[in-house]
Amino acid sequence: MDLIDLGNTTADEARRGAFLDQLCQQLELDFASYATQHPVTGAVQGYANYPEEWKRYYAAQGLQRIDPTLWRSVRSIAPVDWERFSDDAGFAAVFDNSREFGIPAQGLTVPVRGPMGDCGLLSVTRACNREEWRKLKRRIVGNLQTAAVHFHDSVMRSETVTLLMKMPAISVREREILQWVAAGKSQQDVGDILSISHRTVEVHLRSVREKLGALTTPQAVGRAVRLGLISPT
Amino acid sequence: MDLIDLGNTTADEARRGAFLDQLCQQLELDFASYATQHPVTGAVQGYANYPEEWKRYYAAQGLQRIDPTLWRSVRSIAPVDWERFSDDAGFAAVFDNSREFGIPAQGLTVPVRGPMGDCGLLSVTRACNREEWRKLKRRIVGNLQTAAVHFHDSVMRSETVTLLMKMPAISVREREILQWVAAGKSQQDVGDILSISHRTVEVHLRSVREKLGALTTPQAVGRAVRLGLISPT
DNA sequence: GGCCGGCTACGGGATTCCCCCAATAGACTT
DNA sequence: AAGTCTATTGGGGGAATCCCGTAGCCGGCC
Repeated sequence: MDLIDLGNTTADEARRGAFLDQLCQQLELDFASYATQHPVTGAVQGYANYPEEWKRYYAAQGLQRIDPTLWRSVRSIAPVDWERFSDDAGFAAVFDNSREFGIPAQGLTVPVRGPMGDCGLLSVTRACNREEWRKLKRRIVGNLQTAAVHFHDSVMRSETVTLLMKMPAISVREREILQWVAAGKSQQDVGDILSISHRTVEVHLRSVREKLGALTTPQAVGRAVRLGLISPT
Repeated sequence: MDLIDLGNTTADEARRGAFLDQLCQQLELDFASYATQHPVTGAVQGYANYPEEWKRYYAAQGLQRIDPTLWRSVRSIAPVDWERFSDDAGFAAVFDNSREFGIPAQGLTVPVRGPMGDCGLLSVTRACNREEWRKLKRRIVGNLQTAAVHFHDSVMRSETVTLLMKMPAISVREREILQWVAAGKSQQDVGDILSISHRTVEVHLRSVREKLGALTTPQAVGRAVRLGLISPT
């Protein structure tokens, strides 16, 4: 899982950084960050207004691999208070040292998903006592939800990312063949069904594997099902 | 002996209907509805506090097949104002007659998704002039987002419970191996990873294929992904 | 104790898949 | 009009999968 800091080149970066800053200012927060994972390649990309030292440390240590605010939130529907990670070893590993960088271990992550299996995580932090935090959280969770949706929508629409995350252009034939394979047919079967050579079937499968970034046909089927391209019978 | 309290589901339904009523009351709305397509069975289930006549008419005409507030919203990340459907033929077909039932054609649909590809749609309507509607919308969109998340979460939790009871009894080892196969590993790879013979891997795969009623490994992976047993990487 | 299911391991042989190669027709761009 | 891209169609050969067995060990259940 690679960590790509989008943002040193495009003009979008400044706008999105400003958005995070504005979010913090308006909702009385310390820091805000956004991360998304490519549904095909699995690469993680993000924006954050954390101090540069913390970003560098985080990336250098590869903390995204153990950070529960990422891998646990990505499995959640609802916003997740980091309080839930208090007895998580990974959380301790990430946030025990974060105080030295001025990063509080009190925060909230809002997951937001698109129709293609894409998932974005908007996280915010605030150093204050727990009672204040709960009141603040209750007050701003709706705004955060809206902000997360807007941010994720913006990132998904952005050219930079659409280049990186463009939905694989699966041809009709490829989808058709993958559908039959997912239905339990062999390549020879599919060839007979479609009245084409099983060699041709294999070429299409090879093509669709490549487009989905899959090493094997089972992996391609799994991803295609996940992306809603096909539905298993 | 299975402990399945069927009365629980009806209690859930009553509770969810009450939730929609409460939502309308608190946010100054006329009607609210929720719909989701079960990612496994594909069955559509919904809750709404529309008048019974409208529900019956809607179901009798099969309007869910052309209703853009459903099939277009499931492709959206952000909440969708029905204003966007004003020049949609399907929208006109659905909502031209809705006025006779007291259903305004002014509304908003909030999509919400879970990590398994599940998607829920929370829709609300309000009859008022456009300026009022815009102000109301801006004020409540955060609450609607939060409400949609909670509603969807509740439905998915109860669904997964009932789903687990129908789920084939896949052993831990089988699930583990199928997960690696879905990650693009060959049988030999999996054997090396788990420090077992590739022959053994094949035995487990054979077993899991049989349990899932799949003829081939790709089909088994597709079904397992759809059942949420594994998640493709 | 006997029985059953799960995990482990092995082999032979038939089938299937996967990767190298090439080629044509049509759509699209320049 | 020429080039480019994609979808489509093939072959051959090596690798992998799949199906047919066998068999020991362990833990739970009647």
